[in-house]
Amino acid sequence: MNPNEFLKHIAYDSVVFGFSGEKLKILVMKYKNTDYYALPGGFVGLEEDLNSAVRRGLKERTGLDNIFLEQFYTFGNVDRSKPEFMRAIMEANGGINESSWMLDRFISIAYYALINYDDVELTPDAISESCDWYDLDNLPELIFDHNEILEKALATLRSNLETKLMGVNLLSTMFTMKDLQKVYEAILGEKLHRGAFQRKILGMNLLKRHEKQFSGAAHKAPFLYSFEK
Amino acid sequence: MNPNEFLKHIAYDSVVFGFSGEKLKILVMKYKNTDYYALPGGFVGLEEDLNSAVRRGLKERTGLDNIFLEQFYTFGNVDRSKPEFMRAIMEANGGINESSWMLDRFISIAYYALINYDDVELTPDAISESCDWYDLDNLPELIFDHNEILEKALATLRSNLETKLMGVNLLSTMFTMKDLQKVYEAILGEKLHRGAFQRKILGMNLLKRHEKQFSGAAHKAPFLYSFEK
DNA sequence: TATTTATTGTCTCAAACTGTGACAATATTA
DNA sequence: TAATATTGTCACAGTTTGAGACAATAAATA
Repeated sequence: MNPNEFLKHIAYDSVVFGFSGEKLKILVMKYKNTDYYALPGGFVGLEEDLNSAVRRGLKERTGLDNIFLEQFYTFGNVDRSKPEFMRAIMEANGGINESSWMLDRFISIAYYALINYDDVELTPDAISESCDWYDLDNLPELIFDHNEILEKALATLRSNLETKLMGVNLLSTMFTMKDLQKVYEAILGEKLHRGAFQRKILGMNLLKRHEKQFSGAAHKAPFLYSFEK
Repeated sequence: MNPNEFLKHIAYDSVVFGFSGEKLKILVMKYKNTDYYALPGGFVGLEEDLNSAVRRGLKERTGLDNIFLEQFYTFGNVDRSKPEFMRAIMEANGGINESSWMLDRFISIAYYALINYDDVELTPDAISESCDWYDLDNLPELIFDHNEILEKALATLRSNLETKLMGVNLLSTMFTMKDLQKVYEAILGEKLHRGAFQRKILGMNLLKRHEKQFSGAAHKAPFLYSFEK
């Protein structure tokens, strides 16, 4: 990494949510030759828009464009930077070169993303051993203030969930009402009443109903929906 | 300003709301010897927490500690920085010295504050001619992307207004239900129904009711309230 | 002093919304 | 053909919300 390529003292971190059947998951990276786990993050090019930098990082790691992405908070305390950890990570990657700027203090702009679990092709970056899904209820300890960032992402997601039916971004283009309900239940962490849920969602007039499709299961087939507008 | 004192490329801007009788107002600064108006902003010390930097700036300009303050968005597009304007401002202040770092690109973390209009003692900073209240519906044109920042602040304030009865921060410690309703109406930009408003607010159980106080007006005297919890 | 006026605190009624269970419809299996 | 699991929808009760009504009351007025 060329120290003259990026804005100093500025980083971003992203909380990337996915949904697989029943559980909410997030993307976590593991740094090479360490036991340090972290949220996917990165730096902002000298002539690059902040949002573009985040999208670039997500594209590199997931292969996806046009991700549902929202900025939710900027973490700027002095004590959030831990040069000891950063040094250890860099040494585990072949020693500290010119990039000692990475040991400086960083302000981090945090984003959350909602993506379709099945669409991603995960690629760790140069200093990471892995970039993988972890169940939200079975996460490794994260370094820096990344646990706090995750908590705030989740709180923001919960409180914004109603707006624009954003939960649909965790599903593929066609889904059943039950699929969507599972997403809501996983995010909110509670069971919802089927009838009321359906009534509320349909009342938003944001979904398009398609032909039923026989699921092969021994019961009435559900409608399929897609998100419109 | 010493260029080695602050984090480069990082600034904050604050949208400071006040309420006077009927109207919502915000604080706007005017740069010396120019016609440029801007939101109060500033920089972050090398060893200073981001939130502390913003509180420091507000303290300097309003004299107030313990302000109700919330971060709401970080603006990071490349084209938000306008070196021409910055250069003009600096030249109007006695020329460009070593501080050419101020001509660089900046990412700005934006906050809004709610304060009691009557408590402030306004003090312009070194390069400003004035720091004053302006009616929200009668603002001068602001430089950079400050109009956009203001719009987003207002939108965030509107959508968060219910939480924690934050409107009380625009009033003095004791206020009537009518005072509070005026605040809500000014922020939301619509008339509210008196009975329903009172019922809703009292239902939150966040206000303490005090003795009535004869207002001198020719009608039943209202209760006074203060915000508890 | 009695009356008028403006505003307050509270209530009631209707309309809208929400939580809950119920029921018929239906795709597959037995 | 019957049994089973799940779906789409509805009915009902309980709750919340919008709107007007009414008595209480502080001061001005007659």
